[in-house]
Amino acid sequence: MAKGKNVEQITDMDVDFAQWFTDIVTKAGLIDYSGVKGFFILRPYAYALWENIQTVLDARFKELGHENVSMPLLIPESLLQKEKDHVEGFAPEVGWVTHGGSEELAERLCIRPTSETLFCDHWSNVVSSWRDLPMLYNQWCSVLRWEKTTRPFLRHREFLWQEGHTLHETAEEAELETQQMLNVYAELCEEYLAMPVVKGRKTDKEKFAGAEATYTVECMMHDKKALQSGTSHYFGDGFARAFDIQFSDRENKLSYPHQTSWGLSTRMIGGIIMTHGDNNGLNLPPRIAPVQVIVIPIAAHKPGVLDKASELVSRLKQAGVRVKSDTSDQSPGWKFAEHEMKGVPLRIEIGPKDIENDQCMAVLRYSGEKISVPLSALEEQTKQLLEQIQKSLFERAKEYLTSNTHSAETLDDVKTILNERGGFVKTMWCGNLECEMKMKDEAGVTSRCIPFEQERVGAVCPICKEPSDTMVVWGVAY
RNA sequence: CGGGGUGUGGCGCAGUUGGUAGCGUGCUUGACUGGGGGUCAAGAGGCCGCAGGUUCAAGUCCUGUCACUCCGACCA
Repeated sequence: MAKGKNVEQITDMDVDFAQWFTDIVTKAGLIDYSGVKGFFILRPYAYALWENIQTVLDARFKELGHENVSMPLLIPESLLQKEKDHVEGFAPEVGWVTHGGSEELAERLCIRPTSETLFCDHWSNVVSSWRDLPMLYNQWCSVLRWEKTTRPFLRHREFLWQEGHTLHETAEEAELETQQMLNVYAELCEEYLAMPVVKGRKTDKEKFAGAEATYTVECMMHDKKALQSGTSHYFGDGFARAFDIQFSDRENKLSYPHQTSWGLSTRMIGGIIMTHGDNNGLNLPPRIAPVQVIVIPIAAHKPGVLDKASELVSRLKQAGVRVKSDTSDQSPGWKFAEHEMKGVPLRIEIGPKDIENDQCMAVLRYSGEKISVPLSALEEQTKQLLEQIQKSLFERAKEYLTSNTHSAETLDDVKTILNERGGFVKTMWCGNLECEMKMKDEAGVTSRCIPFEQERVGAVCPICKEPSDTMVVWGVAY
């Protein structure tokens, strides 16, 4: 269905990044298109990536006391209407169920774009005492948002995610939860996906519909655009009031609880691709790669080669490495290219010459470097190389983020930087919406966040020239 | 939503003034090969996105529609 040039025909990734991305997701066997716009098939390799992300996050969520639940897919329209900002934010992109069988429904049902309202409705029924709090819930599900423009991973109409929803006695506790979960996302990004983040708070203009504060981790893609990679919202007691969730507190007074929600989606897979991928295809960080090591037998028909290859596989498996061998009858060169496209971090070649010398050849996906490894040190060196690759990918991405983040004191500087180099720009900001809008109109960037790590990059807001103590990071967002 | 481009074997494409579909690759079988996308041989595979219309005749012309893609606008 999808037409486009082959990935191997693209010689300069920077020239046509968007096309490179859409080609690579099919070429690497991640995505197939369905018959409906914006609905994508995650093929086994993509789903395996998602499962690895799930495994990491789910374990962290549970360590921190959260429980998984499953909420309904459909929301009655009346329920969605209860929180005004929330419904206004989502109304343009909700899908509706209007019929059951041939019967038209008395009240149409919204297919969840997010589940705040469902959690609130439920909590209003089950929460009555401070002893019931906190409620620490999470669900893994898909949601529907009727987007106009769609792209694999980056903007699906239906996408997989997790949404955490929590309810607390006090504002302080809820604020802490919001921060804590943001840190969990930052950890996932940096330690597993090798994607350095800028942590911060969203401006009022950019925050979630109905939230009092939205926090974000922002990553820089290889085209220097920003990808919001996980968000954590503090709601105050706004939803609780709208949904009439009340509890008897420790002083036996009726109180409204404070609420949070936080989410991360399959969009992250797009982030991994756009952070580490190159002209040869995907390039996966070892800690998240479905296959960490691909063993390729050379001259497989010669005696002993296949046996030796499967011996290496079982030794590595034993050592806890996610390893596969490619014993198909393709030529070695074909296999090299194929597994590079799939982003397997480490390739191990084993052929007759290696067997003679009691060694194998290890090839690093991200650098192309070839290292001969004595078979006696196979497990140890493999693990060491995987760790090294993980670290190098992060450092390389970090260097990219740093060297493409600039500071500016005037609007002209901002424009010049964006025209000549692109990337993120840090400026001071007065806090007014008008200046934020003007930055968008004049320079084409939106505020990504107000970073937790503040610096002084001038004394005044570059738009209105008012003195300012707040630094904002600007960029072009996905 | 606006502008450009595209839908033809699994994938990438060609198809002239309308005349009943072809190439590359992949697939199947066999042999030789094998350290960077191998060679040869023989096969299988398509109501040309979908729905209408014009015509003796439509992949080709017309209308509509669906989907993909790029740019922009919008957007959690």
